[in-house]
Amino acid sequence: MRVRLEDVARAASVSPKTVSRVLNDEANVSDETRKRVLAAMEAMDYRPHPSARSLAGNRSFVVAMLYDNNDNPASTYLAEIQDGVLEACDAHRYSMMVRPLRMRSDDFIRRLDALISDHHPDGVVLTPPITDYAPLLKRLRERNVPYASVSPQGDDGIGVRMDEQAAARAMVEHLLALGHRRIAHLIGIADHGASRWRLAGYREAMAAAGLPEDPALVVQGAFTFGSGVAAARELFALKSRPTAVFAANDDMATGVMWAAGEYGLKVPHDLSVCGFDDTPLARQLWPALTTVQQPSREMGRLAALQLLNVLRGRGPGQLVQVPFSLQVRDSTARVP
Amino acid sequence: MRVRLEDVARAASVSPKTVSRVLNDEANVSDETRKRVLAAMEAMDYRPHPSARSLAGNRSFVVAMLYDNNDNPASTYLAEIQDGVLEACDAHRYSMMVRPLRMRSDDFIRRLDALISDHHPDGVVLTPPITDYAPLLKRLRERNVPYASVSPQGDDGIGVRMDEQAAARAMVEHLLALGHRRIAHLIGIADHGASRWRLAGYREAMAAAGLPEDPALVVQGAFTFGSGVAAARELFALKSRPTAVFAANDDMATGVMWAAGEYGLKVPHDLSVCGFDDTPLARQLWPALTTVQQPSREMGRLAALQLLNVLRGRGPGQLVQVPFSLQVRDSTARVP
DNA sequence: CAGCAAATTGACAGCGCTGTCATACGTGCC
DNA sequence: GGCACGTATGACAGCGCTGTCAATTTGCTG
Repeated sequence: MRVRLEDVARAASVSPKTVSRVLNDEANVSDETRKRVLAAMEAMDYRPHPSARSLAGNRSFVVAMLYDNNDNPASTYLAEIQDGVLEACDAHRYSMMVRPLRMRSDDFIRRLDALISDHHPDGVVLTPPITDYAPLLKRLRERNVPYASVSPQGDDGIGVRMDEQAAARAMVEHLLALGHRRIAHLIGIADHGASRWRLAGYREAMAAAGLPEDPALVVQGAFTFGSGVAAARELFALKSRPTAVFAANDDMATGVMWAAGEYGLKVPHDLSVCGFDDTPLARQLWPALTTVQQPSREMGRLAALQLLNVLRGRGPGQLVQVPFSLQVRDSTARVP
Repeated sequence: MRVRLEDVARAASVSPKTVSRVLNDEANVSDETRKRVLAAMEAMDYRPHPSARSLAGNRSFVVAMLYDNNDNPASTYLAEIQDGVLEACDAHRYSMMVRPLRMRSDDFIRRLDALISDHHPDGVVLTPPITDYAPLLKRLRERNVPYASVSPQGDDGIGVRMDEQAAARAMVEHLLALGHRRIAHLIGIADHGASRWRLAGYREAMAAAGLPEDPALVVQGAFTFGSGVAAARELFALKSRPTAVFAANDDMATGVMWAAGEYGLKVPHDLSVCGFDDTPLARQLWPALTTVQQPSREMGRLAALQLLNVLRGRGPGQLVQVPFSLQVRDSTARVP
């Protein structure tokens, strides 16, 4: 039969309430007692019943990860974040629930409400692009559900962030150092923070190098392979082609490389290409893609950790920053 | 404040137990009463408290989806299955929990036990390749946890399956119809059902066409882009190159197309390439990839549905089959 | 060593639901 | 009419834990 808290209590010769206190890491338990209780738990392989804890304690020990499965960049990105969130939840014996939500749909809030009413998550983790969806944030605050974000645009919440603008700037500086001057940029989906920051970094680096922006070299994309191909075709049709293309993510960069092949341009000899994200694909490409590594898994983990700190009453939680790292590989070279 | 079952009971002038019966779709409730209760629930926007239901009813209303995040084919494949499972669970007000598990690790069973003891899932959905991991299945049966599988190799369980062998055969027959005779095959990870079935379909089609198998044309891969590139290089180095390559999945097929570019081979003019899975990438490639569409999302949904049928006492559940469909696109053409 | 605050522990009710069993009410049969 | 039986409903306890508050012990002060 299942071992219950009561059984542990008997074994440790304490009251059930004391075992509960130990289980929940509460104060005012003597070291001696705590040790004894922990030993008994260990010995009996005690597993608290999550439903009973939820019911009595009025908390669910559930963290929901919200994402937009409609227009999302790379799904491997989300999968990695999910993995990280899961790891953090596991470490603190919370369980994770994933909830796809469509930002564009008009019943977004209704679905959010249903999620809250049906599952009572103790908190939620938000992933781009819904990290910045105002009605969502508003409703979460109204319903008093704590949240942490991965790569939010605002500065007020808690969660995790990477300095994408600095990373983009570093990427472009790398191209500049290779002698490139006509450097194109493919923008991602317009209102995503990722697109803004990466564009800003590109501009910053170009301006710092004293290069005026050539509007023809800055092309709108949509984070997809296809949009990368399309944008590249536009660029290659230009009278004066760029010698390097910095795409706002790896999928588009891959598209650029394809289009280059189509045009008989050898990468990196005739054209340098670089991306952002360091998806698994980037390493597998030939030539391997120069890109920015974004530690998605770790970011998911850290965001969840901040949330858990709040949920477990360990202070307010912060907006932590993770470092980026340039992965210089074979797709960028000195200007011909 | 929260609306409780008791409140609904009062509103409908029945006992709490009767409301419970209606909630759980039990028999022996008169139509008249049932209608009245449902109306009250609706009017009050009643949401049963999952923890209370779990605790009292000794079931969790949780379905866990198990997957191997170690050597998995395309992660978008898993994400799609997850989406389908989630949809089915939602439809029946179950919640879904995802659990990565490493088949190769020696604490696999311990982790499985922990999952069961900690979260008490009512049932689990298994995804390839752990669908066929005997110790897992054994333990699940021992602990009396129902499960349904996506693409299991065995015939005894419940879940969903596609006739991958027939699909592979159809794919190769398509190449044969285009006049190809030297058709290569890239095999996926050895013990995966997917690899076996696709290879078997290839052999079946070749044999039916009276073509003896040329061992040099059947190359081991690992479902990855990189392994596709490597295998293709081997093939292209052959004195007598294949005119078509059937890769066991799209990632490897993409690798083949890259390698083709490297060797100056135009696809499909000089080489036909086809894959399996119809990943999003396949459509975006240029030329777009001929492949087999596997309705992963739907398969996830159906597998979960079979499991839910069992959990909800709706009979035994079956191994249902979904149809495949050949997506003939631009990467295959008549033999030169 | 009394006297008091702080630290530690426990008794008990109750979270919101369902299982079990009892009860009430027809219905059909001899 | 009396009885057995099936259907519909309800009373009640209890699932395994935690919140509240009271009781007890400890440590310190003058």
